[in-house]
Amino acid sequence: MIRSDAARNRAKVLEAAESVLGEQGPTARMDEIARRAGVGVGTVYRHFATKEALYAAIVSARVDLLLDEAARLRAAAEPATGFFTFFAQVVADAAGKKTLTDALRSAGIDVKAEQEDQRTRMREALAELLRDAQRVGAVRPDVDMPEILALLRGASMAAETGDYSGPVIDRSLAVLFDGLRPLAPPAPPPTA
Amino acid sequence: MIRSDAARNRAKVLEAAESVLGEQGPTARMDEIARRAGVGVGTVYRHFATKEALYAAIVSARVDLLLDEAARLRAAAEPATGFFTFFAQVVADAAGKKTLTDALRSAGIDVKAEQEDQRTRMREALAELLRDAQRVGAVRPDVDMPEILALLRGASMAAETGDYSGPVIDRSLAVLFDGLRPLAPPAPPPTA
DNA sequence: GTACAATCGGAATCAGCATTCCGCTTGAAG
DNA sequence: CTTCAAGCGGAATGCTGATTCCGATTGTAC
Repeated sequence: MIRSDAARNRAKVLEAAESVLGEQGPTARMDEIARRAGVGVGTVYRHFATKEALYAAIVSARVDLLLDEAARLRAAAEPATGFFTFFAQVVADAAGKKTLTDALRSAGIDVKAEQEDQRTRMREALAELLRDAQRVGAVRPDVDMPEILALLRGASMAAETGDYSGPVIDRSLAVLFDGLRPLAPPAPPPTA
Repeated sequence: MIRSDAARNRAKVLEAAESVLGEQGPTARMDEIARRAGVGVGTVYRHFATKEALYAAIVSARVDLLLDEAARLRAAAEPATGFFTFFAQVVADAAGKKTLTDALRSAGIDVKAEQEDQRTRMREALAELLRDAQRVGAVRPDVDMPEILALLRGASMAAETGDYSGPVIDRSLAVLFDGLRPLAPPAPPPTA
């Protein structure tokens, strides 16, 4: 039986960690997280063996949400917009937080298995959305995943700094998206 | 009189610091820099009061080079390409190193006066190149400095991670630049 | 209500690093 | 060739912050 207070504390720790890590990034102190959760450091460590584990738990949850979103967008069957919407969503998720970019790091040395798995799924989800968008001519056919990942990473990192306002991020993405669109208006879909 | 060995050591420290900080970023250890320079830590500290000072010296030198480059490009009077060339140059300079991005941070809290000054000049140089490019219709008129800075920052940060090969960076920049160009072919310059 | 194991809290421990200190060395001036 | 201050190396110090430990609490089962 899981003690009720233990469950409650775990939740409090997660919540506190999400906000503290989001604000201060990986340099946030464990003491601060514990204080914010109204709990002793020892308790934090009972639930998460290490700072890195705590960090991973939070990032993992956020990535899962994004993956859900990707699946939803794909199911919505709007290939022309799904890719762009998802791209913007990832950037928006990163904005002001200081927590996500590492999850997108394509070449990590000491990544845990779970993180590696998420990374792969993220890449796949993005690749599918990209393929769909290219099929209907919403994205120029001569771009490929490597540059998409690099662009997404850069956009996320910049957003993550918290130095740019929402409108500036929007305008930046607009420029980027224009660069991704074909020069000529999209050819009518094959079935039209 | 400046002792010859002191001058020599200073140079060795700078050189070692440039490569070590470039490889490992701000987390590099002073011991490592000293070792790489073939010198004791004490010597490093004799020449640079603090790690931050050493870091600043290096960044400052690199930014100066970039500013020279900007001036040169402007003097070359090729407004249609200067802006893009400079943008790419900044990104190339950041590529693989882990040292420059902070210099572009637009909102620093505890920046030294000199750094603040360089930041300003960097912004101005970029603004001039942008203005020129827009005047001749090489860059769409509806983009402004804030988004340019955000895009440059993102591109530099991504390049800085060292996760992307040169070709990938080139293709990413190509996409970005396409987004910055006007949709219609540039109008002939007023004097044509 | 009582007993007991799971939890707690948070002080003490440990480790990593920047920075300081000081006795030794060495370039340069006379 | 001496002299001696500037410069040197690197051990010792101090601080910051993660992680561990253990006596005190507190759910839960009976």
